Amino acid sequence: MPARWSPAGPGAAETDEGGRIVTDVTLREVARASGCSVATVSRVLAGTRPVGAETARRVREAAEELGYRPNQVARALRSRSTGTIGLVLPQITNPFFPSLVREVEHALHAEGRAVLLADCDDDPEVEAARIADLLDRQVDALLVIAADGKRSRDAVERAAAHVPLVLLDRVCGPGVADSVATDNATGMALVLDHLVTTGRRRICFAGAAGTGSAAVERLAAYEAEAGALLPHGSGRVELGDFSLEWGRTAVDRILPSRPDAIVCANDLLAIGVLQRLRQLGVDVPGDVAVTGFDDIPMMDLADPALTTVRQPVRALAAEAVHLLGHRLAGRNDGPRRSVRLAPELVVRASSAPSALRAPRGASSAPRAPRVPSVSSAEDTGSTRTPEVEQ
Amino acid sequence: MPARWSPAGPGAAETDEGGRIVTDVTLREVARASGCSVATVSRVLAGTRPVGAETARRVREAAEELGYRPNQVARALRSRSTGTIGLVLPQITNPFFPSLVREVEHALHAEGRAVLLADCDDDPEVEAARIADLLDRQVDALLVIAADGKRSRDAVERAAAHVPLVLLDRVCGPGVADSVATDNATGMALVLDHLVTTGRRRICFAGAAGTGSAAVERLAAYEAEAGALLPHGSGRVELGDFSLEWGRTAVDRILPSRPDAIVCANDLLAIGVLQRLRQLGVDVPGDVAVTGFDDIPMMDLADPALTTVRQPVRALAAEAVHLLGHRLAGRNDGPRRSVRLAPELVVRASSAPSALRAPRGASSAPRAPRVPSVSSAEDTGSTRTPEVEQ
DNA sequence: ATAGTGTGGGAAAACGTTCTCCAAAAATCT
DNA sequence: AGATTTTTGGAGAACGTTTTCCCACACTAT
Repeated sequence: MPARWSPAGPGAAETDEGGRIVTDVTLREVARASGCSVATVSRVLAGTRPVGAETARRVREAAEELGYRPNQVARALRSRSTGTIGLVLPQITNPFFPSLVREVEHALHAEGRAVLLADCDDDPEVEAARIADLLDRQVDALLVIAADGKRSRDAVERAAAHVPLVLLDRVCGPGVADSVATDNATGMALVLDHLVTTGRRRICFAGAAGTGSAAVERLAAYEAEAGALLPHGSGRVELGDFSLEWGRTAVDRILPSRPDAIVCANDLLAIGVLQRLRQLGVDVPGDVAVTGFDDIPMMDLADPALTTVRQPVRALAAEAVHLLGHRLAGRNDGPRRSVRLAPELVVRASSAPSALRAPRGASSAPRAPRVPSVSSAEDTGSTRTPEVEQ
Repeated sequence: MPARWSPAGPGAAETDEGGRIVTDVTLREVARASGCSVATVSRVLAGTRPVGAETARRVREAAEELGYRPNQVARALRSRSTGTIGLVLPQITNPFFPSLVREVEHALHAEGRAVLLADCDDDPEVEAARIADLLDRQVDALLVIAADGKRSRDAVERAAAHVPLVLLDRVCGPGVADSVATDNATGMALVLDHLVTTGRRRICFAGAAGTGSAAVERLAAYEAEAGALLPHGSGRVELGDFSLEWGRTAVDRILPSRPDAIVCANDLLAIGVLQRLRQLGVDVPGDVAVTGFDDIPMMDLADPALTTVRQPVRALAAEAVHLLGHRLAGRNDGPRRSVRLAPELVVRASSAPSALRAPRGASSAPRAPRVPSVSSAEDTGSTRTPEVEQ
């Protein structure tokens, strides 16, 4: 080891014969190289206190020369802040989440924070364990997409006692923590409004039976809206889970009641419905309109393209991060905030009025024009442009 | 602050009136409560050295009582290991990645490690910055899905000098770092073999022009295989990018040469191809067969369902983590390993032989039976070929 | 002159672990 | 019995920062 005491020569980082960096440069070494104390170097580099111009220059020079990079772990230990946020989610493979993760990651990175990712496999037990692990790792805060409305609650509540915590996309119980989610009621209202406006009257619902907030709220909203809008009240309701398979079976149960529209609580479910309907020779949207919820990627290329409710993903992420920032800045107290963001209706072929429907065949599939969002709270809205193909 | 010096009463964690935990329990407090030294407590809890039975019991009891949780940051500082792995990827919204991320995350968590996620927006500059940030955060190792075969290289190489680094799914240059990827050549061979076997002869290729390893290797494999298998050598080749849009345009360029099959370098691209073909009234698979690559989610519900090459996602993740473990355990040297895992052909409707094709209409969409993978070398799925790119 | 008032800089104490020494006690060997 | 080795436990030094003191010096205002 010859390079150990090299006096700040222009060799920068010290390497062994294999090219691996052997010694990480520390504050001490920068101090020695620039002829001043560790404290001074820290002050110059962190800018926490003014320091003489000449000294500052020497320090910066030495740091540059040696290729100094502050050790974030040491910094974290001393300053009690890791600059790290835990992101807990049920299943990254759920096609709705990647875009949300992306937006969250970018928003946090823009603030100089990093994201510790924890995938829970849709299991609240695992979720609790992962949360505990993240806390041990001293995350500054947690962003949680709860796996289950009921069974996630305990763990979330306990965690919220330690660090700022924001529930994202799915809430669990009132007052457990800050929360940011899509306004499911508004979304469902948009759908039903659209269907009724385009002449549908026998509107059924395929949903999920779980205790997740999406399942519960969307069902409730359907029942409320349908009860108000439709002559015979709400139509047949079938509850299973959020899967494609369930979408298929739901069709068999719903079809006997001769619906002219099937509202699905979720895009995946809607795809299953679409598949089964085609299999049975039911014409969509001629005989039955189908709608989804979420606008997961590729829904514009289902056959027919799926009318659905687009969640304001970027705005959700931004708002969640904003809330976290608020808690992190001030004292972590004050009342819980619960933010709901209005989604946007995306009308595609699967709900086109029968009159406008083109004959099935070789020619281009008909696409209804996109209607503008009825209530899109902010213009920061969505980047995704399913720029309708025609 | 009354609760400060409470003598290990059964109140466990100390809370203020708001329910927030004020004081995190440290080793010192456990030591005091159990009447022994910090060192001893550490030894008991970490199990680094045998300790008297009675003392151990007292310590464990006190720790339990106080709800002690080791501070991973302090531990990391001292032991120079954070138990954290950086996962760098081009775009989490690329539908191929979520499942890979999931498998990686699970595999790492099973080893008690956590994942720091960095999404680069497909930008090598951003990628370099994110890698640097992760290194500052003292990750134990890096798992990198390179954004670009060429322009990612520098940053990757520099990073590999600091920590163990495994390139995942996309390689960049030989000998830069360990790498684990799908054997694109085998995959392409499976496709062409299948097409030729089912009677296709005028097989064209829609690919990407980039320098990413997937783009390059799949093209090369197509040309090699087609040159060998087909009477007139390989067919028309069109290169753009990996997008759906390019798939659509590629069709317009390829169609004049009257192909009976279009091999796509990627599922997204294949979907675009499918869309445009349908728009133009070309029958798939009657007139033209279409194949993809990757088997991203939902490709079974495209219309027609897409024949494609399924990457061995779980095995890729497992192997990558295994390689990391190897580097982390031993000294971080020895020759670079390059592992290629054989993919699996998934035959669906889009490449059904014309004869077997069911009439378009109401009945169930035809599904060809899945053929078994032609070459899955070992049951771990691993074709361990150090250094080889055939 | 003396007392105030900044200002630039260093020494050293944290932060919560792990780990290296040492010392005492206990067990084993001559 | 003494001479070893083996256990068991404590004191305290790391790890690389940030931050709190405190001192020395140069001014300015009495």
